[in-house]
Amino acid sequence: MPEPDKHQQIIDAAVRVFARRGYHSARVADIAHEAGIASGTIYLYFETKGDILVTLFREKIGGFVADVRKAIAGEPDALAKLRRLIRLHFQILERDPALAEVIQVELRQGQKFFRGASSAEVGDYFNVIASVLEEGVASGVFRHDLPVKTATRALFGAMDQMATSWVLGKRTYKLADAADALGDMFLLGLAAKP
Amino acid sequence: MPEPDKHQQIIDAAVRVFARRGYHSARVADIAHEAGIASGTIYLYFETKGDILVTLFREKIGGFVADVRKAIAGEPDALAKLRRLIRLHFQILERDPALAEVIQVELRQGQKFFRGASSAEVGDYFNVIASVLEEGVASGVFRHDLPVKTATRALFGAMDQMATSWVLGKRTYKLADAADALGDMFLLGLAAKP
Amino acid sequence: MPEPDKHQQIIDAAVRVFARRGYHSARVADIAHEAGIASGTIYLYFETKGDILVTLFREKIGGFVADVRKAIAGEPDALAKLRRLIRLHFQILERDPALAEVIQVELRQGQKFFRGASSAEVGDYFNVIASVLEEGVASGVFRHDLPVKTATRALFGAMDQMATSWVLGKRTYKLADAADALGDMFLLGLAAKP
Amino acid sequence: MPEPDKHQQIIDAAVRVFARRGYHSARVADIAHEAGIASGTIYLYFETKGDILVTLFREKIGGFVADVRKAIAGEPDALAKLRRLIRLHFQILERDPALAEVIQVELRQGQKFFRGASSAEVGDYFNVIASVLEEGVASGVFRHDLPVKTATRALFGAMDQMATSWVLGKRTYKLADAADALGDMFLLGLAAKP
DNA sequence: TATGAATGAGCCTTCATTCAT
DNA sequence: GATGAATGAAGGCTCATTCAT
Repeated sequence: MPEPDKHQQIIDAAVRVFARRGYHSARVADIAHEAGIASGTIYLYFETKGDILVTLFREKIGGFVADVRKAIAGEPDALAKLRRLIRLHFQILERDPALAEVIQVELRQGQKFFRGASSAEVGDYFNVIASVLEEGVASGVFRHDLPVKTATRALFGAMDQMATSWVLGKRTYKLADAADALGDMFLLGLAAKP
Repeated sequence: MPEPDKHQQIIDAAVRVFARRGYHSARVADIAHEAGIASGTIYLYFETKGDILVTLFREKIGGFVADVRKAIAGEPDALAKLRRLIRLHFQILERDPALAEVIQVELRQGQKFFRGASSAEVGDYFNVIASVLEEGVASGVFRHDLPVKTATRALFGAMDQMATSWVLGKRTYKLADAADALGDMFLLGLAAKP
Repeated sequence: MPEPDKHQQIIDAAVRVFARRGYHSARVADIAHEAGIASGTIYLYFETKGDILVTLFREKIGGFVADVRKAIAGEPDALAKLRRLIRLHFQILERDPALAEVIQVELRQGQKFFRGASSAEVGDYFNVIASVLEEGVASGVFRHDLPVKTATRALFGAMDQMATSWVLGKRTYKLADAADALGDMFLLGLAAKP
Repeated sequence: MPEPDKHQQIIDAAVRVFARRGYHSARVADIAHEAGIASGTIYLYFETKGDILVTLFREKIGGFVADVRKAIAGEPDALAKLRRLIRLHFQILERDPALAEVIQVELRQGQKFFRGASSAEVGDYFNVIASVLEEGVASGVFRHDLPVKTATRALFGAMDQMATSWVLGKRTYKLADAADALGDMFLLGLAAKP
């Protein structure tokens, strides 16, 4: 019986190693060493090196989405949900620097991860965002003519870029502090009020 | 005398090959073949394979930023400049599918390109965006309390994600059509008007 | 567990391949093939191709010096030791033609092996020769004003050149036969006795 | 018409470059640069890179041998000739450090130069040495039973090793000073006089 | 299950040599 | 003769993956 422990050990080791050396420079043997096992053992739990990254991505993003989904469920309306979602997005990344590094930097490996495997989980997150927006449109707190797809992508892109800048900038400020500013901006727009 | 043509030939060939096979799968010999030269010739113009990607990035993004800068200079006010910038961002990518693929997908190679070389050119683009926002704040068309840095990242992130979605979605719709929707969203916000 | 056998297998294969094709023409794959292993396996035991040559040199010369040292220890006086040393120098090379080829010809690769790695072992051999000469000077069998350093180099150079000539001349005569002639020459000099 | 000047320029440049970087690290372009010409021009005067080394060797050793031959011709007897030969051998090398480096270190490139081309010139030098020894045997100043071939090799090997040690030891002492000590040693032998 | 020694495909890069000008 | 841009063969090395133990 495959030990679920080992699986997790490997994923966690991989997050640390990818964060430290980058995906391409990381050798399977490094991950095995970090996990305290032999490199052959990796292949009892994963198909390939890429599979580790994909699985890592799926599980972490899956958890991320589940956390967000659960958190916003408790919020009373779309506005509160949106603010909570943005805040949580940043909090989760801020909480785990190695994971943030991996998600914002290492996961972006050209062809391999922009297409295919990763798209399902990101799509799921997009759905969560979109559903909040739709709820807001329906309830009238958001503009009735809001192009939800575009807004979803824009909001995700904005949050993602904020997070990337924060990681690349060596996390010199509190990411969560940016959450409300971002929320205001999206809700109220850049334009001065007449 | 070193031909300046060859440099461009190689860059152009690289864009096509990277778009087609991805950066990592692309062999230097493929680029040479696509450029109609011998592989050794590549090394008369570039240090390494990575140097091709970095140079490609610098030149293309450099041109991109220069184009945007010139275009918005002709616009009367910050509002027009912002709309023009968004529209141009999308038009440039839409005009050259191979380049769009490379910029949105292949350039993102983890460590190597998020940090270092690329940052200067992207930073330059960030400055262009920020200057438009600052101008708007000063002239009163944008909110006087706009957090310009955050807004810059958010806008860039939003445009970038729109472009990435469009590339990954096999360009099934007109990217430029999203420009005005995105502009409205940023200017007016998501919130319903009271 | 790393097999100590493999290390030796590779060294022995390398001696044969270097003797046959020369160091530069020898491909790592040739050595691997000769050793009956895959080329990647070489790199579990050696850092680089050059490392094989250096290690080969160290081990073979180290063994050579140890053999000589042990053999002369059993000789009664400096005179006997010197004759034994010369004889053994030639016998060892004569015994293993491939090794002789490698030591006399392939090891001499310009910069790489005249300086650095090899110097320690050769220096060790020089010390053995010098100690015999010093012993002879002290015991009065050699001239009291013998310039030991010069004599050491001269003797080594003479033996080395004899060996090289023998290897290059396709070993058409018995090298060991030259030992006593060389010994006499060094001991008695060229000059006619008055 | 091939300019003899260019030929010499290239040879001289090659001596300096080989001495500085070693034969293998030296690029043909380096030699061309050092000679102040284009690399293609090298091939109007030499067949291959190896040809430069071989020609360099032939010409330098040829000159060396000619010089020695002429110098000893003026000496009255075999004894004086031998001493003069040894002294000159060292003086010539001492006079031109770059050439000494190349002859003692870089010329020794395994297979390529121990066999073939170089052997003729070294053979010529061996003949000069042998003829002095033979003359000495005939005239009775050397032992009548001297094994001339062996003595020739031994003497050459001794001088060569002295020179190599001097080059490797960064020429920290005067090589010529060793000449008489070496001469005495060969003439009188190591053995104490009874 | 776990190990880790062994495998071997894969490719970037160098640089001696050529040849059109 | 002279140039130097262009050529392209060649191979050392890495490391993901396998498999006998």
